[in-house]
Amino acid sequence: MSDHQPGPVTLLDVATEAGVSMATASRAFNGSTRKVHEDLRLRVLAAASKLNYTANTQAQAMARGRTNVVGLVVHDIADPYFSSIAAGVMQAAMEHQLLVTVGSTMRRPERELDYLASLRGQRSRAAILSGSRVDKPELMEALNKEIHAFERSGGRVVVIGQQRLPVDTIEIQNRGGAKALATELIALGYRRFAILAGPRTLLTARDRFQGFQEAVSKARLPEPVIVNDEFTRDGGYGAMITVLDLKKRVDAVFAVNDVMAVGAMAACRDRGLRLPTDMALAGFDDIETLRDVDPALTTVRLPLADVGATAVELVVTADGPEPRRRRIKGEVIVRASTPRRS
Amino acid sequence: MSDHQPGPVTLLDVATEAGVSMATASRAFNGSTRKVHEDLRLRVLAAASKLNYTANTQAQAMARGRTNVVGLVVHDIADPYFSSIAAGVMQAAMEHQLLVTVGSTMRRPERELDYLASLRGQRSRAAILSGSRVDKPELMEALNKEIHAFERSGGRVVVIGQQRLPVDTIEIQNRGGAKALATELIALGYRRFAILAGPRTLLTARDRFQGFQEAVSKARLPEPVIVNDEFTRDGGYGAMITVLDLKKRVDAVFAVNDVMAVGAMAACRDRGLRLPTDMALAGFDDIETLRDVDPALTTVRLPLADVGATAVELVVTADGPEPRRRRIKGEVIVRASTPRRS
DNA sequence: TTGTACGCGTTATCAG
DNA sequence: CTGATAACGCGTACAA
Repeated sequence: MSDHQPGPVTLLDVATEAGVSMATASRAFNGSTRKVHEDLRLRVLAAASKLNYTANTQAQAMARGRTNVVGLVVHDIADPYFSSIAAGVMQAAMEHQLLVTVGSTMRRPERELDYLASLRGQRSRAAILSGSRVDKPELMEALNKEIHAFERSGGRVVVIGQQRLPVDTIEIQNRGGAKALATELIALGYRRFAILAGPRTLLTARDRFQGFQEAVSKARLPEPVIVNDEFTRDGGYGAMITVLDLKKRVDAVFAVNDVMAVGAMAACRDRGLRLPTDMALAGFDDIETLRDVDPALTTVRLPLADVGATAVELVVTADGPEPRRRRIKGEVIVRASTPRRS
Repeated sequence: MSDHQPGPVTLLDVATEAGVSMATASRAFNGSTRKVHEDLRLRVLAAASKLNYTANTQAQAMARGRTNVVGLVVHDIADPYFSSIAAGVMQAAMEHQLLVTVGSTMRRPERELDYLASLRGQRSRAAILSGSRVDKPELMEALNKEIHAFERSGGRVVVIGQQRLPVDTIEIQNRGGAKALATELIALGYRRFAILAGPRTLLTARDRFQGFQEAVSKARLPEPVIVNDEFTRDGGYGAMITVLDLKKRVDAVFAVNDVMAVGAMAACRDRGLRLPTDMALAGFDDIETLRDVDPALTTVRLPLADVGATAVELVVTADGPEPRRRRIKGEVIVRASTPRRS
């Protein structure tokens, strides 16, 4: 290895080593095939491999005017819902030679704006916003403006969640899934429900809550007990405690996601309730890591890795400016946590 | 808003709008304070905000010769072990104005090399390798070479796992933790163990396995039953089934991580065993999402978010070429899955 | 087919 | 303190 020079190996080094011009060296890598003589091409490739050359992505990006970076923005990467989506995104990105940068907003929706600006600074090819929208007009307006700026700088935006913005959207059928789940629980014989709803403003939580309630109303059953809390394990725990403290009669509890459901399970156990005998419980998402809790959780399965992959697919197939839409359905999975009621 | 021009807003646009030179505009943003008159500075800032300007990171990187991107390479972002570390990395990165790009190797160690090359292409400020090392000399050699190239291009490498390479390392005390866990289990009255070991070549798995076994040997107890399998939930399930099929007497099972332990729990249930009555079970990591399984899992707690944060700290405090070392201790947490044996 | 030279958006150097 | 202008590494019209 002749690594006399300090610093990174550049295209010029490779060209010199191969005895050709930079242009030829450049073409050898990404030229529209057989535009460069095979022997020269091989010489360049050999030189590159000898020097262990890797093109400077930044410089390529500048010269080309675009990158292969896609930014993924999540609320919390440690939450299995988002890490599952992220896994799908990364898998698909790999197949398309794209790089993924991940930003975690720590559940502060306003930080999404900062990330988007940062992605714009990187001239990212696309931004995938996987966190649920929040129902705050001023935030939506700011986001809309930033999305506009992002697109103007040449990037594409994909939103996972609700169709509230004029961009490519992957619509997760939260409302429909929750409705189907409620219908199923009713068929199993449950009548008196409690809903551990997430934060009031989080659309995903709200859609699930409303879908569930809709089915309950339609069946002319008693109004469910509703408790709002964080969209996390601790939120589920707290909400469940609140429900129990109300001392109302409840047959079954619907937590608007699995993570909350697991928190609710812990709360029940801490209060001496046996599951599913004393209380039935259902969640939403079918998080893989949580499939082994006991009793196994009835839930609505979402193909989260596919959601991520679909987002990337939208990115790479983007052409016109018209927003496209993909629908993701949930599938009700009945397990031991909601046995048929005798 | 006067957005007549198509395409991204550049520094020149801002400078023109503010009626100053590019140099001044540039300095207004990152000049070493009060080098530029306050009124001019304000004019520039106002113009920037009016045009919604965001500096092109790629161009900055080229001009400066370095970036604020740190690359994080994980085996599988959907695995809570890695997503917890990732969360720590992102949190700390945010505080230091760093961007994080994440690559998932899908548990194929050789893909680490590709990612490292890709990060070198990006001229990343640093690469954090969070996957455990694998005991394969040819891979280690290739990795060593790539790390060398990466450092030569100006980047810093931090490895989370074992001190096997001449780079900054966060050493997780797998061996010591497992040993302490075994000691604790022995004190609780367990005598006949099975170890659900991970893949033979994965150092993290091996260290935990060996640490546990060491304590058992030292106590002159019967040789544990050992089954190697994948480092995943399904691996734990399969290994547990194998153990049960051996029909040997076993009091307690040590799965080398929590995810495997949960798989083992499922296997026990499927075979009609009650936990912890018929079988005691312990894991490693203390994954947050799994803290609510029933019976609660005895394990070794690792401060995974801190691990990620420490990695970033090593990145930002890097100066000399001497590799530094940080030690992370595990803390044995005894829970219901391993009750005192009567 | 190959080489020359310019441009991408910023920072940094050097005059004014 | 401010303004030209030369890098930075690469892609690509354009010329040879």
